[in-house]
Amino acid sequence: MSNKTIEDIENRIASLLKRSDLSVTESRRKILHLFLEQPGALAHGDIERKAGEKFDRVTVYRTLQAFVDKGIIHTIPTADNSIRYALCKDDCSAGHHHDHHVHFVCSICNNTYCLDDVVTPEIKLPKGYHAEQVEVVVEGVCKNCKGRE
Amino acid sequence: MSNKTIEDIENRIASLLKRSDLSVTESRRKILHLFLEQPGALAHGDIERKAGEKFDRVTVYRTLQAFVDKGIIHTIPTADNSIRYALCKDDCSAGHHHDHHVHFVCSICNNTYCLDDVVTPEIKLPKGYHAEQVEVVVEGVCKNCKGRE
DNA sequence: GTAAAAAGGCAACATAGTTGCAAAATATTC
DNA sequence: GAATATTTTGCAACTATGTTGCCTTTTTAC
Ligand SMILES: [Mn+2]
Ligand SMILES: [Mn+2]
Ligand SMILES: [Zn+2]
Ligand SMILES: [Zn+2]
Repeated sequence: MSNKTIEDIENRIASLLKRSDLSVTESRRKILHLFLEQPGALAHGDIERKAGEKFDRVTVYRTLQAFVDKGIIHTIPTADNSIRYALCKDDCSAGHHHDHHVHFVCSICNNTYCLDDVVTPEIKLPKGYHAEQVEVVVEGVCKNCKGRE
Repeated sequence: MSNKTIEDIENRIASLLKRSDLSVTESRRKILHLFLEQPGALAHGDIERKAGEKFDRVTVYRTLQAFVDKGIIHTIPTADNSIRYALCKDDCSAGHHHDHHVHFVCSICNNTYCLDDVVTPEIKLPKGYHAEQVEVVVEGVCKNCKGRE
């Protein structure tokens, strides 16, 4: 039974990679697995560690870059200058990201979350400026950390 | 006449440093000068270059850190993970920044601007999340680059 | 001017990220 | 399913970024 589930996930991973024109390799499967099995965002370092030092640093960089290029994950800028990565929900594809949601960084547990339901607001700019993309990062205390500060 | 102006600026710089409990040193004067003489934000690299390789890298790092700590400059996170620094307008002091404005990064000239008059919007978060700070970075085409794309 | 305090420069180190190239793994074709 | 063509990986080497300890120099306070 449990085996069935694991197989399911692996199939899902493989088909996602194929759909994105990426060959199915061990590192890509492993890293995609990391993203699927947890809710928050991952930093490059997290991935290197969680992958169990099984892959070269360069491979992790290249894998993440490939995933971003193909619209599988998106980057999240943070105030402390450490890029996080998170799964794109659905409508992103190669060359075009459509992630217009707000990101949240918890100052206690340091986890980063995509708030998929909170859309980035319109920003009224001074004359002459033309907006192409708006990034909103909120820092504060997350659901889980509330109360146990 | 022109000498008078230069002297004025130097006096302004010195008093700003003293008010912030920072001793007046050559590197601090020089770096503060760089911020005062141009409108946009500066990256660490810009400063190293513009200071004319006169100061050690470490000094630049420590100077910028001191300025941030004292509320003289603030950091601006960007999507490409390179921190920019810009002057705080007035009401920031040691330990407490009050920069609630939107930042703008031009995708053509790559300059970063503080839009001091554009305040960061309220973000309605899902239940359980508590916001402490909101960072908004808009990417697009700036005033100067508009037209000559 | 002198002494105390602060800041700067240097060396050494740590982490992050990139590139070229040969070896290995994956996909394609028969 | 084996042979071949294509991709991807790992390694080495390199650049960039950022930090720390320690001694010297500069600044400040008296
Ligand atoms: Mn997201
Ligand atoms: Mn600003
Ligand atoms: Zn938390
Ligand atoms: Zn511009």
